[in-house]
Amino acid sequence: MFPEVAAESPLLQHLNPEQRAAVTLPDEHALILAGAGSGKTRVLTTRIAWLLSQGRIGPGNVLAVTFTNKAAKEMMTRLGAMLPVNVRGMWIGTFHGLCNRFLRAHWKLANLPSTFQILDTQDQLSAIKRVMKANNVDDERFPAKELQWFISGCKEDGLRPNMVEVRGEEDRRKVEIYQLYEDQCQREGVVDFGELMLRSYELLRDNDPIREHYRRRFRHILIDEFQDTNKLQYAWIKVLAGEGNSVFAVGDDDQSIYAFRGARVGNMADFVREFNVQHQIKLEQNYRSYSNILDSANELISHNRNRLGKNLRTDQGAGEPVRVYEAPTDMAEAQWMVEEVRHLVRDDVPKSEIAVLYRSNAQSRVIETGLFNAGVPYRVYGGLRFFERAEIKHALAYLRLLENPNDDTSFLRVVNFPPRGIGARSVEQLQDAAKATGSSLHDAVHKTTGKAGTNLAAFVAKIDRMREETQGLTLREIIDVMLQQSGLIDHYKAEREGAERIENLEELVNAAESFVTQEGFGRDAVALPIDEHGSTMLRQSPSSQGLDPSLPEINEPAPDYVPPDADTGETLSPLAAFLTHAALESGDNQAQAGQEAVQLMTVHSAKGLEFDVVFVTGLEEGLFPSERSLADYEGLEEERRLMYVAITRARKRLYLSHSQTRLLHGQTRYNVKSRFFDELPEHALKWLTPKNQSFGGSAFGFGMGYPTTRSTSYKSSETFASPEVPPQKAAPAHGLKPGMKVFHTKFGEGKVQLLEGSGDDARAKIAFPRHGEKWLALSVAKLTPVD
DNA sequence: TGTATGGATCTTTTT
DNA sequence: GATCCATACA
Repeated sequence: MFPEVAAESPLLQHLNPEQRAAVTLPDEHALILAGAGSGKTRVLTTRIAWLLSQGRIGPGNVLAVTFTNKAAKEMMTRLGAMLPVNVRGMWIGTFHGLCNRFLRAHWKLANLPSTFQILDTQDQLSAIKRVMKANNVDDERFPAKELQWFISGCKEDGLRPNMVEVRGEEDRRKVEIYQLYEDQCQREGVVDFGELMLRSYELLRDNDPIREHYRRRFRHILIDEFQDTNKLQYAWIKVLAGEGNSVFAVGDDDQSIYAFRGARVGNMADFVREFNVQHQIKLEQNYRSYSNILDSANELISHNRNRLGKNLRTDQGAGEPVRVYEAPTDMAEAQWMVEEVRHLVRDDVPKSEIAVLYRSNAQSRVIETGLFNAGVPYRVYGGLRFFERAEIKHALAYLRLLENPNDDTSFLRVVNFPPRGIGARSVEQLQDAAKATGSSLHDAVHKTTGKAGTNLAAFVAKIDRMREETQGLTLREIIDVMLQQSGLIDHYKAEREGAERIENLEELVNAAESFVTQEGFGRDAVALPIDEHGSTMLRQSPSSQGLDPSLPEINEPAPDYVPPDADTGETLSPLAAFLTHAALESGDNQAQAGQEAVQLMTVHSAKGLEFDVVFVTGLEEGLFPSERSLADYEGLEEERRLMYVAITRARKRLYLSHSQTRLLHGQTRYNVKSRFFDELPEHALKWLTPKNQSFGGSAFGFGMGYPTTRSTSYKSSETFASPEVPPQKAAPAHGLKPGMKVFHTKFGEGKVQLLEGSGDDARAKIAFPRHGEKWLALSVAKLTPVD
């Protein structure tokens, strides 16, 4: 577009032609299809830097959205390194973080209290349970989890209760509960994650001045991981992007793995159509992996029908072949993996550059045991995170009550914790009293009588006293006072296992401390004083926004409209800001973080990461692809994308393994190797064990005769002690022999290929002309020999 | 009011 | 196998 500029700008120096083209696109809507390892984040950040360096806009005109705090932080860091710009003046953050920021600035118009608090998933569930109890909802017919799923789903689709399509009595009831839950949240001044998005969206949609203001302001909207946006987020973007704005969406449809939580890959196609996108650029140059790995990924994903189409390429050579291993048992698989890891470590591969991936968390146990016994340090991702721990939630509940006494969820969490003689009956009485007057539990306390009333009154008095005493204290002091006065510290001191919890509570003090000191407590933008990103920016010149003075000024008159309640100059108290921070950023995973350790995680949580060596384990039908996803074709495609993500995590070496049997949910399951093996290019693979089984037809499914789950009594560790020798011995006694013809009621006539096991465990691989090869348990399958 | 026992349930996860 | 949850009991 601007060749001279492009050639001159040092920003563009290290970009390939595709990346450069993307970065320097004109101010119009664009979709960047960025394959795995193609420098997506780099393009996104350089685009922002480039826009700013052109001098036509200032930092205040940029809105950049990501899905995780981690991604947002990284973007800010990189941007800060690229340009001498105050990144804090920009709206860079997660969807939820930005919506929070928006609602904090316009709380009045959004019909929220200025102190509104955010419910995380746990809080939401307990709030729903409370609604159900208060309204006598049958939790047999309507499990709370299901309702939570339903409510979140509605919000993700942008649907208020009155907009949900109702078909039948059950729907009607669900919507009714949804409404009751909404009322309760409103009454208590809390919002769940979905609500943050939905309410922001509605305010933008319905309030013309507000919408116009932000439209005028955010000239450039950039979105990361666009394939993961849900319906509501898409609508939010659409309402924000008016005339003259440009939306720069970066995504990879092949890495869309969150449909189960509302993500719509279709948003990419919709975007192109509805925004009349004229610029689409594919980033297909991969800088991560060798070509055997990339070929595998490409070949696999080509089996998906619904894709926009993209092929990764690399300048690096073929590299090592992809190693495939078949184990007899999950334990043997783990043992083999541990052995390989030891070799790698011996060859100076850093442990942190080795990742073991699996489809579901339940699979980590065997792997952990293996590594543990071998004395290899490892780190498991995906456990409880810091702010989700019970003791932290308790402490936060106290803090939230200081901020907002009407927060009934927090009230109930700590009213009797540590125990202070307020049991279920007292609480019930209190809830009745509160319901009668429509007040919060806190306010209803004075209506209760008797011993229960005394205890409750003492509790409320304690909270209220704490609130007064902490007035004007620093955040650290507030938390110290709270920890003492609430009795939490004393309680855990008395508890046998309390030491670690106390440590965590102390860590909370540290977290608060660093939250306050770290470059003002607005590092993550969420906690910035309203003034700084609300009204002030609009009226001041770009240079006072922290824009580097050497950059040209914006040649545009200041917008004339200032949103009403952003104009108060009001700031969030450090405590409120910290609580918001705790809700929006659940904290690091627990860990031996920083330690040199092998990385264990699900494929989902590996997205966005890369390692020199990757093991993908448990590649078995029913597990990966998961049998729950096989119900529909879309589900299978998502599983395949998941596999694609798994493969593309590896830089140098990739291992794929599966096991013939696996202990799952206390039962031994016989598993056929994943169909994904058949979708990989043979030339790129190296079979470490004889390639014997193969997955047959696609008619594999529920009730199709394959006995996936059966209880067995043998101790698998003893039966298959050696990982090197898969048992391929035939067992007699059932009268079948390889080569025999048999008849099956569902699959018809077939030929016995292989036999193994004995007694109840005996099974046979049988080739059916129309249904392919199947492993059948002889004690279950109805087989008749055919002469 | 706190504790013990049985029973159901078990993809994937961020905010 | 393990954990969370609800109900029954001391």
